[in-house]
Amino acid sequence: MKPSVVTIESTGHFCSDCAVRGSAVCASLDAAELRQFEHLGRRVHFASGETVFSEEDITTSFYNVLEGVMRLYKLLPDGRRQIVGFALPGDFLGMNLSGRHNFSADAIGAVTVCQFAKGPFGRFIEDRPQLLRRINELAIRELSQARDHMVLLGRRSADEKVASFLLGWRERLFMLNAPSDTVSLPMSRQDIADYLGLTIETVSRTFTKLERHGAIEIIQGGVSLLDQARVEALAAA
Amino acid sequence: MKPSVVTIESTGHFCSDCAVRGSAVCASLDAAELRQFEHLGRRVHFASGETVFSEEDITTSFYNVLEGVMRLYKLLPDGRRQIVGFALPGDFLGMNLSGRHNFSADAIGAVTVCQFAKGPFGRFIEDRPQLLRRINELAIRELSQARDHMVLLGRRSADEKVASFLLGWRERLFMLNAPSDTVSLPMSRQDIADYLGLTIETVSRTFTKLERHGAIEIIQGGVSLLDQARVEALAAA
DNA sequence: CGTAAAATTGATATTTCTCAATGAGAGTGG
DNA sequence: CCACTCTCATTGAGAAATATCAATTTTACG
Repeated sequence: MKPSVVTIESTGHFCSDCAVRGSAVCASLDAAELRQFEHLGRRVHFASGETVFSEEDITTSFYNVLEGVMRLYKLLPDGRRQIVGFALPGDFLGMNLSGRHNFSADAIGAVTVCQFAKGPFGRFIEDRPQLLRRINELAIRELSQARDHMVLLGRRSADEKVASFLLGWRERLFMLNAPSDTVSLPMSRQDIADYLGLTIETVSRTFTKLERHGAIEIIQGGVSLLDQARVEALAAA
Repeated sequence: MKPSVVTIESTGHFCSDCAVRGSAVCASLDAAELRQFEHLGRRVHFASGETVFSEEDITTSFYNVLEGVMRLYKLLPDGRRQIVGFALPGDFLGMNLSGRHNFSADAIGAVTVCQFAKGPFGRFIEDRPQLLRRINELAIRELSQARDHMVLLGRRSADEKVASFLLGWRERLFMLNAPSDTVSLPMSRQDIADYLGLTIETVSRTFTKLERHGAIEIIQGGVSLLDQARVEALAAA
């Protein structure tokens, strides 16, 4: 939400030792291509709460998340907000047909992205179908996730929403880092509410309920899954 | 839902005079390519209510909708259903990463599709990046629609859902056919409810309410938009 | 340490769902 | 052609889930 005052780092970074090398768009490039690709992107840091881009802004860049978590959201004219997803390292943002972003993106905590100017990136893709194929894969994966989320939003109860969210988020963190029974939740309760189509009060009460039932323990900056089977049962698939 | 007993038509059809030639995946192909492409697809008809493919089925084909309307949906284990979209002529179905369909698709009324076996189609794409680019465009467009729908499901009231649905559906029909103030609704109230994350009763009541307020008239197989401004106001963006 | 923001908790309101009954239209067989 | 039946849609009454409003409590931060 804040105006974006960014720090650009221009030295000492190479794609070859990038943390997301294996999972991001660039996974499709060979060593030679990677060296060319290196010149296209620049690392940019965003502080907690900064807006990386806003809905309806003209798209000038694409972004590859390197570190941190972002909330991706849309606002209704009266201010109601729906978070359409959280972006984690390896996620690729900015693809659209209209030339304008179709959602906004803020940093949740410190974020580093690899930013590509639209023009050069588009030209680079031009004769590299395997990169296009990779982008397509990412889009198809997101589409599948989006459909899953529609089911959650349209057809699940508050308890199920919260339980599925915790399991899904744990799964995403698991894909990135080490396995852990403590699930770190860098986003606020309001963010969770806006992601699940609930109010902050309902989310808070549901967390408390899960804790009272011994399914989770609410800890600093996250939760601990005490009884995973129970949470899975609540998530109802 | 019914078992699929289909009719395959093998003669007398050419891509060049296909109704969706300009809007579908094949829009990206030139005349020469189109002649080769022609051999890959076969027209298949489905009767009302037939299932074209089911979630979790291994993907053996891709589908290009030529005529009719399909409902695309996901089911929870206990039978709750979320319709994740309606497919219309020009829509391309079957892309996924897992090798399995991630939703089910039924015909609503008679449907004709152009069906492509996965293998040959994949090979055809291989060295035709512009076709891949076209598929990517369609995926990105769907992703954008999916996000819009998340906002509707998570943050809009029943009235807003129904009003936006009517406007959105009218818009989609408008893109295909002639403009019209009467919006044809081939899907059932239950389908609409499962698309909007409501119950059939709430949808029915909301239609009645809109009619009482003079915004629409409920007619055979659809509605007539009497007061578009009012419906737009209700849709709240 | 003091202040502001975030989270929790409680009481009540509202929306939407559920359950139940009725009504309307389409197709079928007598 | 009409009665019958089946499905789909509508309507009503009451229940349940979640939102709203308000008050604390807790945490984060300068």
